Amino acid sequence: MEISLEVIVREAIAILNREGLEKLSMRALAGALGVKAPALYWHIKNKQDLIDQIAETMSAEMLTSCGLGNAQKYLFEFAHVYRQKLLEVRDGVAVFLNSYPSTPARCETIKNVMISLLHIGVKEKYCLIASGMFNNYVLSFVADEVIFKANPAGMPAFINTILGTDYEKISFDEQFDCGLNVLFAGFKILAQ
Amino acid sequence: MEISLEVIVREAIAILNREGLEKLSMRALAGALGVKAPALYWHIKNKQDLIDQIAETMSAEMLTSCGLGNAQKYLFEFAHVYRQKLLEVRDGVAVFLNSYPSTPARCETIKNVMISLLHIGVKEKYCLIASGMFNNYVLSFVADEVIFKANPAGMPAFINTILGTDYEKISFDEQFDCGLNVLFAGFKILAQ
DNA sequence: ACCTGAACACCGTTCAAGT
DNA sequence: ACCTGAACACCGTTCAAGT
Repeated sequence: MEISLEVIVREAIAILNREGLEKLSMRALAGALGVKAPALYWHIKNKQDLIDQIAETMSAEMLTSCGLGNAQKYLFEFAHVYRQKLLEVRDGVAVFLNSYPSTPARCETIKNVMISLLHIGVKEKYCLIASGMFNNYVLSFVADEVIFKANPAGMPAFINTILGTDYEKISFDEQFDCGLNVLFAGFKILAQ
Repeated sequence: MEISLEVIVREAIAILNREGLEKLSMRALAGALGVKAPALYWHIKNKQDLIDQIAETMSAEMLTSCGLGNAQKYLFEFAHVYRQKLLEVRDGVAVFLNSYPSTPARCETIKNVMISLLHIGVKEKYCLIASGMFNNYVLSFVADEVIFKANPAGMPAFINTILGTDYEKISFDEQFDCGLNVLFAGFKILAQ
């Protein structure tokens, strides 16, 4: 049947988009490829490896679509590309949360973030915590965004008792940029 | 055998601490309680409900150990209690990430955060995004902290190529406060 | 080199039946 | 009211055996 790592990962992402992470089983993936489950283990180590490879493929696609400007602008743009990719692949956030960065493209994205943070003045000793905050902000934001969009009426009721009647809603795009600006403003205290 | 919701949740947390989330199955939980798996379904709706109840119990324990000071101090203290509780219960972060806030004590904690944020000057329209950032910061920080502590040598190798040889490590306690200060500094731009 | 059959050791959940 | 037996429809992974 001619299977390869690339074909496996591509089909895995297709299943993700069609049915979500909980339907992505080794048997289902093999079935979609016209093969039996044990065949996959010739090409990948195990399911964790599959998840890692999905995150790697997504990371590689983020890398190519990011230009180089000044550091602050780069971080801003990368955050947008990151979010876009996480929204594009169903359960993309869960994939990233369940995969520790070890593959090349994924590491490259983190490296770019760290270098950019140093460029905007973040001291070396605060570099790790800042890049963690940046990465986790994007992941968490999209996680919440996806949950809300799947069930807009599902927000805990008490929230409406806190927010006044004149509460003005802001779009997800605005909220996302808003949070980024909070982070960048906060990072200034890491510059000395 | 006299089972109840409280006993079930307490034993579930005990299993979490002994063996971790992936070993917490309905069969294992029932077995530890001297009962068969289907018996659990008389007391809880399903496994999701169990996870929600664990998060609720943990949230209730956070509530009692938090005093009332000024808003900024409260947020700082609550962040510490939150982190401590997440570190105390094995896989506590995963429990929270896999449970949407709907139970009373859990909602109460979020409500307290939102009200405190309003008190320190965050405008109502930015209240949701700010409380999301606060909550996600604590969860993500502890998630990374736990991973690192479980495997201190497992950091991606490229990181050492970025950080100079004079890189000074800072403790997790310091890193945590550092990130909190970044957030509070950043939140100032949400005050007008 | 690459794939299958068969098996192992599990899951969450339902539901008729017991007490 | 509360629990069990038995079953359904799944999992990830291994490994001897096939081609």
